[in-house]
Order: sequence, then structure tokens, then C-alpha cells
Amino acid sequence: MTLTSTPTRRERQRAATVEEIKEVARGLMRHQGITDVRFTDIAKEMGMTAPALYRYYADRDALLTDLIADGYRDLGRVVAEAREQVDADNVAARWIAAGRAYRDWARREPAQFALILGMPVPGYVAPEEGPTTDAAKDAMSQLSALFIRAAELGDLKAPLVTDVSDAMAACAAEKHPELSGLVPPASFQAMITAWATLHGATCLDAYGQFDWLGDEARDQLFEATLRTAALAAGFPIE
Amino acid sequence: MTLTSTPTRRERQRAATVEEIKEVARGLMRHQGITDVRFTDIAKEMGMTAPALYRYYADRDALLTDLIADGYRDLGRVVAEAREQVDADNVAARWIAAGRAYRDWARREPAQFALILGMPVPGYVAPEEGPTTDAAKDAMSQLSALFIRAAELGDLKAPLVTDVSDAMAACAAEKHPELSGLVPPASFQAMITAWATLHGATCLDAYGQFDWLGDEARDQLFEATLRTAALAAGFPIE
DNA sequence: CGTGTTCGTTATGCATCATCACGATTTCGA
DNA sequence: TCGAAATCGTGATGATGCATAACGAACACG
Repeated sequence: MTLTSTPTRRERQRAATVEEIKEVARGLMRHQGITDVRFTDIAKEMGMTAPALYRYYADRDALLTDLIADGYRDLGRVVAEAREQVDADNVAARWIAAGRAYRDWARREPAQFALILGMPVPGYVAPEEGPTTDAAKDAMSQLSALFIRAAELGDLKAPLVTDVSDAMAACAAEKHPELSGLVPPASFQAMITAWATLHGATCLDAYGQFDWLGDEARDQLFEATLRTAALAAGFPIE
Repeated sequence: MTLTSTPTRRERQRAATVEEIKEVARGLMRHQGITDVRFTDIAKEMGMTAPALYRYYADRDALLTDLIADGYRDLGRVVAEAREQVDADNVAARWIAAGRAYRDWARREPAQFALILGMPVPGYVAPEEGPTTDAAKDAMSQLSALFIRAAELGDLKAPLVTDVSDAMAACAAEKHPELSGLVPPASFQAMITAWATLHGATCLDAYGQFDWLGDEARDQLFEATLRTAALAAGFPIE
């Protein structure tokens, strides 16, 4: 897209400013929540005035949209990196590593997590083909890659629930053709359930619903939940 | 608290107005999201002016707090009612009914669901011992009641994951003494995992992450997820 | 029928979002 | 090197929403 051969001085400066704006916005988000990201505060923190920010973003929603896209990329990157640090043939360990990264990121950046996977923010328009859909697909694809690998290794057992409706099987075949043949419909269904379990545990954890457990018990509960999700999906754990 | 023997005309009128305010606010929330609940809009919808609302709520946060409490109560009521409509000894059917009600409510009122179980709203203070904690405990107690009944019936099998850390077991014994003796620590841990699965599936569903499946496949996916959660927890299904 | 409470309105102050017009700095071609 | 043009930041301005204050109308009650 952009030719890196011509990073004009001005362009570099501008990019740096944009980065700083987003970084400051993320910082404010951590302490004040999503909706209290004020241009005034961002500008003040940067030693500027509010109107200057409009040179970089059309309005508040444009900044939020950018932050959402960044959040998706960051979450995806963190999960992918965690996954890559484990032997490719040890799919169980890869699932655990990815799940941990998913939760750790959510705990580290609860505001961003809420921003990308929570209820759509105030009154902005859902950017149609926006990053939301793409990143969700991306998360799914990371999961499905794990299942494909497990199937190739012959380690994918039958999931806990094997009933699959015709509609569900049709969706699996149509929307995720890369799985057909290798991953049976029941495993596809179980894969989504595993994702739901991971996501639910992450949400409850990140939003403090497990705070009444100590740090230690909470961590171990999450590990047990990850193992449960894997076993229920017929995923090779131990 | 309030003596129902003296519902003054004025008191009744006032209560009705409060109800109308909350109802209008909920209506606006459904279409404009949580944060865009403006006093101006509520008042306009009611044929009043904004300052009049301050006769009923100290500020915007007070209204939100009330709505959160109502949301918890409503969700709890709906789940309890669904559960009660099933034979008390058929714990599996009760779990399914409660899970369905949980999701249906979230799909019907995604904004309220986000309000009570999503990321804390803007910059308001989390009401310490507020309704949040109470209602979460209440939801848990509904779940644990199911597990206790299953244990009494002798139908509670070993969950998929039986490893329980000492810290987790200690928390279970300390925070939920009503379970000790009847429900083993591993089942307690599995119960929370089941809740996480239900909650995750509900979140993803309510926020549209499963829209690419049709209505039919989505419903059946959820049913399969409910069954998976139950089986993984050693809950008697079928 | 008068008195006091309750309720709703208009008027006001304050903060934020967003735009505009202007000045200062930087970039780059002649 | 110098001057035109683009870029960037500021102060001024208008619109909207939150919240308070002061005033007036309607109601309950003795």
C-alpha cells in the first residue's frame, strides 16, 4: 500500500503523532473507561489543544474506529505469537497457550477488550465490513487451524456432543469449506463451543466477576476451564 | 420498608412516573445504546423538560444504577421463572430451561445485558456493595441450587476435569459453604466453567458474532453448547 | 378556603464536540 | 537562496447535554 521508500520527514512526524494520540487515548481509556475519551484530555496530555486533533481524525468516532482496528490486530497478534512459541505438533499446548494469551490480553486491556468484543459503543455506525467481522473471522481461523492440525495428526476425538443439526452442518460446509473432509461437523460445532467457553471465562474474569476468588484460585480456575473446553471438543489434552 | 397500606395518590403517581422514566430510558437504550441515554430525549419522549427528571433522579448515574438493579432483577426473575416451569427433579431440563432464558433475555435486551454484565459504563463509580455483586451471587446461587439438587438425586457424575487446586478448593469451602459435603470441589469448579460457557455463548450470540449462521443453526448451536456444558460438568443430561 | 408540599417550567452556568479563520512553521521548487 | 504552498496548531465561535437555581402552578390537607 504505502511505499516505505518515501517516508517523508513530515509523514514520519505525522505517523508518530497519530501513534501518540492513540497511545494517550488508550491510556485514558484504561483509567476512565471507553466513553470518557475526551479530545480535550488527549490534547492536554499531549501539550496541545483539542482542535488540533481534528487534523488527524475527522471526529471522535474515527479515532474509536481506529482504536478498535488496532485492538483487534493487537489481540490477534498476541494470541498468534503465544501460539507460535509452542511446537506446532503439540496442538493441545498451542490451545492452552492461545487461550492464556486471549485472557491475559483481556485482563491487561479490559477497556479495549470491551471495545472490540463488547456491546457496540454509543451511537456510532457499525462499519459494515469493518474490522469487527474481519477480526472475528481471524480469531475463528486461528482456532480452526488448530483443529485442522489436530485432525491431520489423527488426535481429534469425537466431541462430547455429537448431535449436529442439518442447518449447522450446512453452515459449516458453506462458510468454512477449508474444514470439510478433515474436521467433521460435530467437531466444528464443538470448536465454537470451545471458543464460547474461552470467551465467557475471559469476560467474567476481565470484568471482575471472579475477584472474590483470590488471584491464585482464579488463575487455576481458568486453566481448568481451558482444559475442560479442550476435552469437551475432543481435543487431545494429555 | 414502604407500607403498602398508605399508597397516597401522589406516591402512586410518582411511582408511575419513575416507571415511565425507566421504561422510556430502556426504550432509548435499545435503539441508541447505553451511553446515549439523554435526559433531554427521555423528557421529550414523555412530554416534559429535562430538569423535571431531577425531581426523580439525582443525576444520570442514579438512573443508570437503578436500571442496572432492575436489569439484574429482571434477568434473575426470567431465569427463575423458566427454571420453575420444569419439574424440580429433572435437573437437566431445568439447566436447559434456565440457560435458554439467560440467552433469550440477552438477545431481547442486549443493551441491558451489556449494562449489567459488560464493561462498567463510562466514569461512574462501581457501587461497591451495589446490586452488581448481589445479583451475580444470585445467579451463582441459582446454578448451585441445581447442582445441589443433582447431587441429592445422586445424578452428579464426575466432571471432565477433576484436578482442583488447593486454593480453589479452599475458596469453594469458604465462599460457598452450602455446597460442602454434597458437591465436591471438582464439581464446584466445573459449575463455574459451565456458567462461563453459557455466558460466553450468550455474549457472542447477543452481540451478533453468530449472525453469519442462520437463525436456525444459531439456535441449535446454542442448544448443543448448553448440552456440552452440562455433560462437561458431570450434569445428568438424557 | 388558606397553607405548605410537590411538581414542572424557564433561565443560567459549565463542559464537551466540532468548525472556522488566522498565524506560524516547514517543505520544496524556481 | 528565496518565495509559494502545504501543513500544523491556536483562539474564537456555535451547538448540545448535564446540572442547578429561582419561579410559578397544581394538589393535598387541616
